[in-house]
Amino acid sequence: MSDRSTREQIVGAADSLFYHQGFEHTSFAKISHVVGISRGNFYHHFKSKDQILDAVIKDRLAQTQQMLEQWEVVGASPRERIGSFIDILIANRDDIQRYGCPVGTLCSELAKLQHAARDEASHLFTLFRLWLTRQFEQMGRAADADDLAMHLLARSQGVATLANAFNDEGFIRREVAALHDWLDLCARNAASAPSATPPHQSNC
Amino acid sequence: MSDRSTREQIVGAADSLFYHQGFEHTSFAKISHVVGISRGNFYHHFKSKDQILDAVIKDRLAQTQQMLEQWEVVGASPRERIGSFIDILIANRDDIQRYGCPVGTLCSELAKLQHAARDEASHLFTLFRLWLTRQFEQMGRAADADDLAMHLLARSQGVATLANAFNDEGFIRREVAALHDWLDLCARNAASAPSATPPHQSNC
DNA sequence: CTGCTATTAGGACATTTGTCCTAATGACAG
DNA sequence: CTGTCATTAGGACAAATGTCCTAATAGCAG
Repeated sequence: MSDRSTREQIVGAADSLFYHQGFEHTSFAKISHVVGISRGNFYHHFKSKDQILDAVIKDRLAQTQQMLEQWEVVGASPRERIGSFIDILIANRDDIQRYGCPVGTLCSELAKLQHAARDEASHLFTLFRLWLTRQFEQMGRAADADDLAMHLLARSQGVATLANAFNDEGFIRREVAALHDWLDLCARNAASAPSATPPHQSNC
Repeated sequence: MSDRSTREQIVGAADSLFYHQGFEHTSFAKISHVVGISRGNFYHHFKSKDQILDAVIKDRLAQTQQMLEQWEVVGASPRERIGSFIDILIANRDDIQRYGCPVGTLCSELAKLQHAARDEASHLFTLFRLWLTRQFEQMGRAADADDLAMHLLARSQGVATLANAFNDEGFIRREVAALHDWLDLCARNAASAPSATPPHQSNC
């Protein structure tokens, strides 16, 4: 087993455990047990727990970037591409009901711990934010693209939090449908009266 | 210092620390240091850390119930009363930017810990949910009152999570304004065509 | 094979954790 | 004052934590 493979295994196991159990509640003993190595071996690959966290965040940043680029390849229109973002709520529904959103819950935990990696973690949100902003710009909503991106991010965060608290599948599906309706309205408003409509009106 | 006062002090300090630092990261040592009592004294009032958590949640449930009743006294119309709910994002803006939503972050943490008090904590959400549902019913939206309540809950959760991650005051204010617009639309749709409009359309 | 370096196992270490015990102190009824 | 019981302080305890050290092993270059 080469160094790189072991390192990857550690990062992978830590990633999963941080998501499922939380960063602080995940101990070296648990990670090493999952990977199947001794605790002492850890410090050859990572000098501290914080370094593992850094590696996990970097890994998530890379994975996220890759996913966004993939959506850009697959989706023909901005509306389709933003639709891909909305649909991760369905694709990851089971995990979300169990553990919430991996990004949101990590950011919340690190904020409470006043952890140094706090900003690095919230950069995960920034990745989505910038990508969504670009999509809304391409949709013809340059004037309020960032507001729309933040609005959509917030909506999905809220859905994840409540779906987790209530363990409610129907709620996710209803809100995802509502988000697609909202997205359609966004696209239509852009086509008919570009940047003349207020950024937010809403679901009722 | 009477027993009840000490107990109240413990619950109060634990409440604050659980919110600011998280449940698991808050130790007995920290709580007793804040209250100014010895660690040993703890076990005369609470037999375990979980019992403190139970007391804190019960306390929050009572406070929340009281707040909801107060809004019912002050607000003349359902729209005004729901507006009070939306405005807690402004009233608690500073804490939210720093620590997120007290309810959402506690539920997320307990879910990850698979803690026994998980359901008790999510009952805090239920309190808001039932109250909001009642308000929407009184607004003439009996058919989709619960959907509207969940939608509003999710929106405010999302705003809190992102405002915390980005520490962004302007974002909170924009989303609160958007929520008030949404609420106005809800009330108008109820008045003009009761329960004929779809539950969700939205901000764009 | 020899030697070197990367990797690993195993455990030591001080600290902190939640829990529990005991003895001192305080308030108050009789 | 005396006796009783609630409250408190202080510390003991095992378990778990992050960190670090040392020695054994594996893989590979010469």
